[in-house]
Parts: sequence; structure tokens; C-alpha cells
Amino acid sequence: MGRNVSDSDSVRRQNRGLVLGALRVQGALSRTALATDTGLSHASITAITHDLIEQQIIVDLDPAEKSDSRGRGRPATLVGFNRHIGAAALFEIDVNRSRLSLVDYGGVLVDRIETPVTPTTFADTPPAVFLAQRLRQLQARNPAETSVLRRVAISVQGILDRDGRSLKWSPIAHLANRPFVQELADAFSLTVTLHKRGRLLAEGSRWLDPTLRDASVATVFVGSTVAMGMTFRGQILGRGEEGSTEFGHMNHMPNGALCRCGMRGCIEAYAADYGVLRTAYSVPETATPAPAVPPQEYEGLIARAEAGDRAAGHAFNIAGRAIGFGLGRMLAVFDPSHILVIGPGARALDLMLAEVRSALTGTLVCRINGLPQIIAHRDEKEPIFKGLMMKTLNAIDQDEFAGAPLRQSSS
Amino acid sequence: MGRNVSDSDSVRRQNRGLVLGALRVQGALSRTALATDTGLSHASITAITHDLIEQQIIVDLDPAEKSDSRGRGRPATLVGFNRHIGAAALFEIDVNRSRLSLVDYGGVLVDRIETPVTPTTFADTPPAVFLAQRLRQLQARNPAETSVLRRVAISVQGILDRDGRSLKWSPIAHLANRPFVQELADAFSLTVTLHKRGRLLAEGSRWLDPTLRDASVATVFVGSTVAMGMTFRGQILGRGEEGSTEFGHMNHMPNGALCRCGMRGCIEAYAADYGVLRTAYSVPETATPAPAVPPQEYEGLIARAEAGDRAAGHAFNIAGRAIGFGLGRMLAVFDPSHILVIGPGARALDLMLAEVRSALTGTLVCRINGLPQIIAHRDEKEPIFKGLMMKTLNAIDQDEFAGAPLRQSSS
DNA sequence: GCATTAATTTCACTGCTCGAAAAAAGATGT
DNA sequence: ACATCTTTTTTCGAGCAGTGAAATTAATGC
Repeated sequence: MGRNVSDSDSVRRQNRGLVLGALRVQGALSRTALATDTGLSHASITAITHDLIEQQIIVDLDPAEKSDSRGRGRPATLVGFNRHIGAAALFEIDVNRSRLSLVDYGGVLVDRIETPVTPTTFADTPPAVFLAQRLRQLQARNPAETSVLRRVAISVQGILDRDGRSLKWSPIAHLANRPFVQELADAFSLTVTLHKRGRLLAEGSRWLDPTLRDASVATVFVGSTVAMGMTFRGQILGRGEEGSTEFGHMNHMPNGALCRCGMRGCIEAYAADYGVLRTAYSVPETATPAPAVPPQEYEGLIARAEAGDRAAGHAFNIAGRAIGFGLGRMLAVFDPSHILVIGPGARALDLMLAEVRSALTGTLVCRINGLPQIIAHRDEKEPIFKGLMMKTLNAIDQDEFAGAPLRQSSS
Repeated sequence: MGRNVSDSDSVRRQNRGLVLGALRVQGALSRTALATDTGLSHASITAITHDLIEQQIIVDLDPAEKSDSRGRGRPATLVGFNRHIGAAALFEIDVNRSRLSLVDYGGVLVDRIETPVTPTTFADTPPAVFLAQRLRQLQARNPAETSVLRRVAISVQGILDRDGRSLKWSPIAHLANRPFVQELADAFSLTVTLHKRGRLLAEGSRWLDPTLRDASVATVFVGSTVAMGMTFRGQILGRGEEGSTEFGHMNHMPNGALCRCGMRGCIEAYAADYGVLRTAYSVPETATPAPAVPPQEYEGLIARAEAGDRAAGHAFNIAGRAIGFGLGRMLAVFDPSHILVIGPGARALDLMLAEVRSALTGTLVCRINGLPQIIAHRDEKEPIFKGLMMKTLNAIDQDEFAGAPLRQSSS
């Protein structure tokens, strides 16, 4: 039954993981800094870094690099990741484009392949084939780096099944119910993981804003969809890719506006770009949603609303109302200390905030706890990529390198 | 920073905790059973049980007790908790009654004091005084057991503050914003903990139904209030008493029926006993809710609805609709494998199920994952008490006994 | 009585952390 | 130039907890 026994093996794994985690968060560090940062003794840090260096996982950095010359005592030598010991391939699959990035173990972007995606892409080419093609191309172009490829991680939108190995539903056409994760893993003999985009947003904003590292945060993406990722005191909620957060498809209004997902009254149907456009142009709620909204059109609508255009302003009010009620309902179940709004819709937060606040004010939790802090992160560059990368590299740290192959004999 | 270092101390704590946990769940066990159950080696079990026995935390049970005489080899001697090493005082404070129970470390009920509660109880007597009186009475009546009292745990309804030390709001009059936890802790020099009733329901149903031990479960209480507790793969969600689940006060209908909490449109205002009654008798939605509904009146309404009474049936339909939409919205954020319905309303589940199902069918998550299993546990005897007791005893196991005072020298 | 069987304990060994003391590597002062 | 300071790292000797294998213990069966 219980496989939670703690022994010297788990002690080593835990403490090596602490060291690697500190390096992952803070970058290269001296051994002394590692000791204070992890709480381990200097003696243990010496032993652990010695082992890690012997295993080529980390390297002693040239002291020439950082000339912190204004010290008095013995100058510190920093240790940092050995960039060449591993690499990860990161797919971001979206409704209208796919991107494959190769990053080394130090988190440096090595190469990138972008491909447009259309509604027929995965009907013409099975997802596994599509991904394998790109991955092979990457291998051909970067033989050195991909020889140490350790993981493939894929970011998608939609609902994952319980074990997180495939999609049960996705707004990306012909991607659901295809066992491409397994097929890719078999074809390349690699660990392949699947990640819900919304969850990565939460992961990404944690790495981007260090003050939120240990807080409970709900990160809301507003743009072509509405999605949410949650962290609880620094832990990503729903470990193991389970616990799908389908905030965008939470019901806002029984029998309401038609959503891209085919249901009616989802928050997304009011607050995603296509929903706002539909309201602004008085298109009937039951009209089929536009498949994709050009960014400039959405931006233009924001500008018009800011300039005082009645119809545009009303559309954002309706969107804010949907988000506000959704947040209020979410707060009854999960009560974060911060709410982050990111994505294209973050630019329009000011237009929606009044309605969001008004909806929240009508909930018990907000009356008692006060309104939560709602922060817009407007110019997030690539929170999804960052989240995917950090999650994957961290998984390599903890799963593959922290539990070390025992050292046989140190000469 | 990081205080997560693993050392021999944390190893001991972890493994002793495993042993105590196995005994807590399964009752008295042989050492061999403990070894297979925890995954520890026989040698370690010998060492650990030896220490625990020396510290009087567990005892070797008389082999006379259980005559499993049909064995061939050396008969096993069971070890079980030493009931006299500790005790816990458990308060359950409700809108109309309070109950104080004394249980020993083995989980046996020793004594109990019940007191009615009225809306003026805590206005006349400060909560801390009220509790202290009962606790002193208990001490006077049970000097032996209370001499080893280790914890006081209090179950309440309402919203706790972030650190779980006091209530920010409660349907129990004059209980919020009174620092009675701190005062009681100071007066008796004991650890006093406060628990949200909804959370304990989740804890309790885990102990009551072992098949749900490792599942993700949402336990919904329907009765004088509507409340929910959630477990995630066997973990109670929202550790440290944070993450209040205010399911009953999730908004169902903007500007809808008046709730006891003072807000409008809460699920509770439609689905709690007073809400159902209000609908059945066509009382306006804005009428002040009845302070308490006699159980027989609610039962009578169920009977009438089952007999085909139109108004009563309609009231339960409305209640089911509120619960169904609430669950659907909850599912967008947290997706349990089972939904348990308990409390007086569980008897009426059949009357509400059609509407619940219909509301759930309109959500994306249910269309993809299928409808969740909804199970009524009708005759739960005391899930709250059970949950409060197990949580408290388990806390004593893990916090006080697992991290042992080092053994000085074994003779 | 003696072999058989199953539960526990004992023993020798391993791996990990820790505190204290020693060593290392420049900076500073005369 | 050389001794002295200061700060970073490493070394060394415990101590502790877990493990597998072997030994011990306590009944049952013939």
C-alpha cells in the first residue's frame, strides 16, 4: 500500500531537489548562498554540489565571469546548470499556430519552428505525425542539443482526461481523442507530457512575478478564450494535470449566448474577443461564433470603447459582468489572495472593472473578505512559454536529476 | 528561507507518522501487518514500535483479546493506541445547540455535554466564557481523562479568517469576530483549533466510506444550510483551514431570493430547508428567511412532494435547479470523481435529481466527462463528529507524537 | 518430544546530515 | 614583501534511521 516511506534515498532526493530548485529560481549561486537559501548545512552543500558536479548536472562557473571584486574574504565561486547535459522540446499548439521550441537545460532558447494551424491541419495530418515531423526537423537542425533531449512537453487548450495523457475535448479541431502523446513517446522513446494552457498561465505568472511565488493566485486569461489557472500558496492546484479548470466554460447565464464549445451561456461567450464583438455589433446571441478574431479588430474595439463609443462600451460591460459573476462563483469554492488578468483582454480591464466589482460586491465572500486585488499584467511576454519551459525543466530537475544514480566510487 | 530540509529527524517523523496513521485507519495491527501496510521493513517496524511503546503512545495488546487461534506459526501480537495517553475535547457549535464531547486517544467517547443555543446565547455569555464553562464542567466530571487533554477542537459554521483562528462571519449569532479561540487557548494552555463544518463533512465521509479514501470527492450537505467540503485524491483541499468553501452562498441568480446571510440569490436561499419552504408556500422571495425550520416540517414537505403535491414538488425542483447550476459551476473549477449528498436534504435527492441532472447536462465539463456520480448518504450518523474527532486525533498523532522527543537511553 | 511455520528481533552495514575545525584564497595594512 | 583579516569551502568524526539476512521466539501438528 503505502509507498511513502522515507529513507536515506528520499532524503537525498529531497535535498538535491532543494539545491536544484534554488538554482532554477535564482540562477547561479555560491555554495554559501545555497546553504542559506535551502537551509542545509555548508557541509551538506559541499557534498551535494560535489556529487552534482561529478555527474555533470551542474558546473563550477568561471570566477572571471562575475567580478564581484569588492569583497574582502575568499571570493565565492558560483555553480550553475550545465547547459549541455539536457534539453527539452516544447510544443505550443494553438487554434491558429503551432510552435516548437528547443531549450537547453539552462533555459536558453536554442531553436524554434513555427507553423500555422488551420481547422483542417489535424484532419489532413494526424497530430502524432505533425508533431513527429517538426520534432525530427528540430533534431536534424540541432544534432548536438537534441542528442541529450530529455522531455517533450506540449501545451494545448481543452479538457484533458484524468491521467493527462490525451485530450477529451479541444477547441483545436481534430485534436481531441487522438493518442498522440503515447504515439510520440513510443516513436522517440521520450517522456512526453501534456499541459493545459490555462494551468501554464498560473505556472508562468509565478515565475514572472516573484512576489506571487507563495501566494494563492487565480490567473485569468482573457483574449480569444477565457481561461484560468490557480495556485494555492505556491502550489499549482490540481497536481498531476488533473482538476481541469474550465473557467471560461463556467455557465454564466442559463440558456445564454452560444459559445464556441457548443454550449450556451458560458462566460467565454460573453467575455472572449468574439463574444465582445458579437455584443458590440448586436449580432444575435445564438449566431455561430466567429472562428478567429484579428487582434487589430479587438484592439480597435477597445479604442472605441475608451473613446466613449456606446455600443463598444456596453459590450465590455457585458463581458465584465460575465467575468465578475464567474469570479464571484469561483470565490465561493476557492479564495485566492490575488487575481491576475493577462492576455489581450488585460488592456480592456479598466473597461470591465466596474461591472466586475459590482458583481463581486453582491457575493458573501467579498462582503466579508473585501474585494480581492485584481491586477492586470498587460505586457506579459510569453507567460505560456515561460510556464511550459520552467515546469518542464523543473520536472527534469526533480524527477531525473534529484534522484541520482548512486555514485559508485569517487576517486 | 526554505525550511524543507530533510534529515534523519524528518525521516523518523514521517515513518512514525505512517505507523500511527495505519493504526488510526485500521485499528490495532500486528507488526507484520504494519510492515506491509506502511512499506517499512520489519526491522524498522520493530524499532519504531519499540520506541512508541517505551513512550507509552501505543501498547502491546493482550493476545487473549483476539483469539485468531487458527494460525500455524507464532501468533501475532497486536499493538494499538494507548487510550490513556491523551484525550481531546470536541465542541460542535450549531445554530440551535452546542455539544462538547470528550474522547480518549483511542477514539472512544468518554463524556458529553449538550446545551441548547439561542440567538441570544452568545450575546448574554461571551463565547469564550461559554466554552470555558462547559470545558471546566467536563474536567470536573472526568479528572483522569482530562488530565491528559491535548487539544480542543471546535466545529462552527461560517467564514474563517485566513489563519483560521477566528470567524469573520457566522450564521450563529454573536460568534463572529470574537477571539474565543485565542482566549480559550490562553485560559487552558491548550492547542485550540477551529474547523469549518463543511470541511469536516468531507473529512468525515472519508472515514465513513473507505472506498472514497483516495478519490476526489465533493460532499454536499443539504439541510438547514447548504455547505460543501472537498477532498482531492484523499487530501482535504485547502490545508490549514484556508480556502473557505462557501458553496451554499455561491450566487445562483443575480438579485434573486433573499438569503439568511443577507445577500440575494445564494444557492442556500433556494435549496436550504427555509428556501424550499418559502417556495412551497409562495412566500415572496424577498421575505426574511425563517430563523429555524422544525425537522418535521421539512420532512412533511418531502412526504407531500413524494405524494405528488404540486407546490411541494415545484419547490424541490427549484432547489434542485439551484444545486445543479451550483454544481455545474463548481465543476468548472474543481472536478471531483464523486459527489456525495448528505444531511436532511439527502432524503429529498430523488425529488431534485432531475433538475440537478438537467442543469449539469448544460455544462461543457459534464458533456465531456459525463455526469458525475451523485450519491445520497441518507443515514449518516454524525459525519461531523466523526470528522472532527478523526481530524483532531490524527493531528495529535502527526504533530505531537510522530515527531518524538528523542529517546535518551534505552536500558 | 521434534519438525514446521510464521512473527519478531538482532546484527552488521550503508548513506545522509550536522557542527566544529581546518584549509583556501584573496584583500588590506605596514 | 609579508603578516593579518575576512569570507568561502572542505574535511573529519559523530549520530541517526533504514535495510537485508540471520537468529530467535512461540505456537501448531504429528
